[in-house]
Amino acid sequence: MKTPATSSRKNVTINDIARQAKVSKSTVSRVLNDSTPVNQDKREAVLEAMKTMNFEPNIFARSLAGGQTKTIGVLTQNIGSPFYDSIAQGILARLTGTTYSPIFADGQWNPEIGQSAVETLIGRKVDGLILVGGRLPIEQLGDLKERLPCIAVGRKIDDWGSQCVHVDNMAAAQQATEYLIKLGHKQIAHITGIKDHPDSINRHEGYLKALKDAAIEADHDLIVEGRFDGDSGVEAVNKLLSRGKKFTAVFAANDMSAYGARLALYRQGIRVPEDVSIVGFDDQLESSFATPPLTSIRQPAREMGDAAAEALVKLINKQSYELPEFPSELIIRESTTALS
Amino acid sequence: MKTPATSSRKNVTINDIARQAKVSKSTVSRVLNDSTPVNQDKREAVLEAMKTMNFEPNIFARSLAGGQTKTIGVLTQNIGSPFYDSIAQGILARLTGTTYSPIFADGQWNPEIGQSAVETLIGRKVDGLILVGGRLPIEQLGDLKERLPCIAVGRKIDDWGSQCVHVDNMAAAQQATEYLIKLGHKQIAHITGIKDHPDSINRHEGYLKALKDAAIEADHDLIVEGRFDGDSGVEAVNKLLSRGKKFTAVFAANDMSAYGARLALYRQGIRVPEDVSIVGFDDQLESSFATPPLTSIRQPAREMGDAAAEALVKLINKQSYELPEFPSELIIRESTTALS
DNA sequence: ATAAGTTATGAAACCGCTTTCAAGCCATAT
DNA sequence: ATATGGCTTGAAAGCGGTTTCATAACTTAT
Repeated sequence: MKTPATSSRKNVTINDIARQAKVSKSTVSRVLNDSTPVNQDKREAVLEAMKTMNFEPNIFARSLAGGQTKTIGVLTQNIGSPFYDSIAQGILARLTGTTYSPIFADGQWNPEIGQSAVETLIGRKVDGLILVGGRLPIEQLGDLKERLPCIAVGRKIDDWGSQCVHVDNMAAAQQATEYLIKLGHKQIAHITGIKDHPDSINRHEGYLKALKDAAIEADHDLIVEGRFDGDSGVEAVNKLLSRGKKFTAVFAANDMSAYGARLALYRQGIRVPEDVSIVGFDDQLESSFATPPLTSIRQPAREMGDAAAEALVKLINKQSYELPEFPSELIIRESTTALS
Repeated sequence: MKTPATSSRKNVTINDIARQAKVSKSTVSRVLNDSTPVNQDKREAVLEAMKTMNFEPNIFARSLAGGQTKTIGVLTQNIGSPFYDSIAQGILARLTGTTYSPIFADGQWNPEIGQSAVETLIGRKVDGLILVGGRLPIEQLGDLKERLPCIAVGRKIDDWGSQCVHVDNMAAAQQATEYLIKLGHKQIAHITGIKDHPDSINRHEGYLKALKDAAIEADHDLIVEGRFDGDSGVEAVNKLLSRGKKFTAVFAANDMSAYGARLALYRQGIRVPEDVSIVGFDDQLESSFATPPLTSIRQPAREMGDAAAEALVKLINKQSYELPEFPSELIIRESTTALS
């Protein structure tokens, strides 16, 4: 066997191109960055040389000299949640094939770690930053968005304006609850998410709003604090049951806790949806195959990640971008039924 | 409170340290990399200066000059599968807090794209590469592992020896099937994964092996091709049912297709586990909250990712590493029962 | 025709760090 | 005492680009 065609042993540099095109490396750099006008003929010669020699600018040299790094930092939190995972997937998918590469760091749901993760990312001179969810306090965000192009996904940051991609959690939760009410339910329990999580708070509010609009008095005995995970769903239903208050429906702050709730009901021989209806939030993949398939609020996570990445790239290149609306959608399946 | 001042406006360079410590920058570099012996007193002066001035070497300059980039390339495939996602999470988690940052690229299950993703990663001068699953043909892998430190996770590559982290899919599938046999099942259906996927093939083999060892003749009517997703699980059971062959248990190649299978049975009013037992593979988070909780083979995905990252870092630094055994484990829940 | 203003382009400095090279020091061997 | 060799260490040469600055080549205005 000969040396495989992937000769690429010795990298072609800007000097090689300059020599080949009979111009100075400055000129090559100029056509490379389109920073200064260059005569048409020289430009073409350079382009030609770059093509035939298969030139790839060295990112590190570029960055050292002050140019872009073509790297995008992605700060995730609590990776592991299907919703955030999907967002990350969307980002990754959008970026593959472009000249940008994503570099990930995880804040582990901890502001301190998150802060240091941001510094790491900035230390790596990322051209832009995508914040996925998380709860870095506003103060810590500081002038972040002035320091470099930023987009937040799955989280609303007050004065970031159009640099956020998120759905209206409150409205979505309200819609879910209204649907249950429309089905005739009046005793609707709610399993919240992590107490101080903004999504959790907003969903809770949406739930309350729907009840209020329907003139149903909220019953605190029907509201249980959860943690967005399966176990907390189980615990919540058990707690609900032990309180002895009757309920005919449950609105869980996310699908995982809805699964847990469903399991707890199953163990008690309480049928879904005949005895109790359940609505989740997230519409993760597994929900359409649950027993019975779960009614849930769908958030277009992947698309949101995709859009965020696209917007960030435009932002970096100072092009105008437009973040489409990301409406949530109530996906009605078989875990809910009209109260007979 | 720590230093809140994110002053970092003007970066401290090696020259600053040199001046402060009254040595040449060469010396600073040497203590930085521990590449050449340096007198104790000078070394301390340098260290001291680095500490007080809060020096952070510039990765790009370093890399340009030929040093390490402290960047690890992660090539994923078909991001979106919970198993591979967990591996990626493990990698990310292991790396946060270290000086290494992971940079992701996705092969999208396509050898061509995968190849170009590898090139992108190498173009970014990653210090090492982690291959997550995937099916880049062996030939395309070529001398990859000679070009730079590599570790493969969730995939066995024949002559990569100890540079692979994976579980024995065949043995695991065999164990799952044997369990069903032990419960008295003889008509055990199998829903395979994607036809040419190695995991799929190995699991299928394990299933056949178990039957053979128990002197049960494999019935081709009980084997249906799936695609690792929920829908294919539904389709598979429907196909099985339409064939009219009786079966008392199903072994699905992964949890998602097990969910689909369970749903299809539910729709037909066939009870699980009373009428049919189900075993999945992966033990994803949702499985313990399925109705009923799903018996499954657990693969320690996260731990595998974690271990892979750790091993790679050691490999990069030419330290010896040891990849622990990653045994799969049969998690018995309530979707399986003895044949009465 | 001459002064003044534009361009296009190359030379050279610089980004921050690694590494080669040669020199300076000392201790040991002859 | 002189030659030999082992350490440390500083100077300087890159690594591959970007960017400032000055110059040369043209225009356009006066």
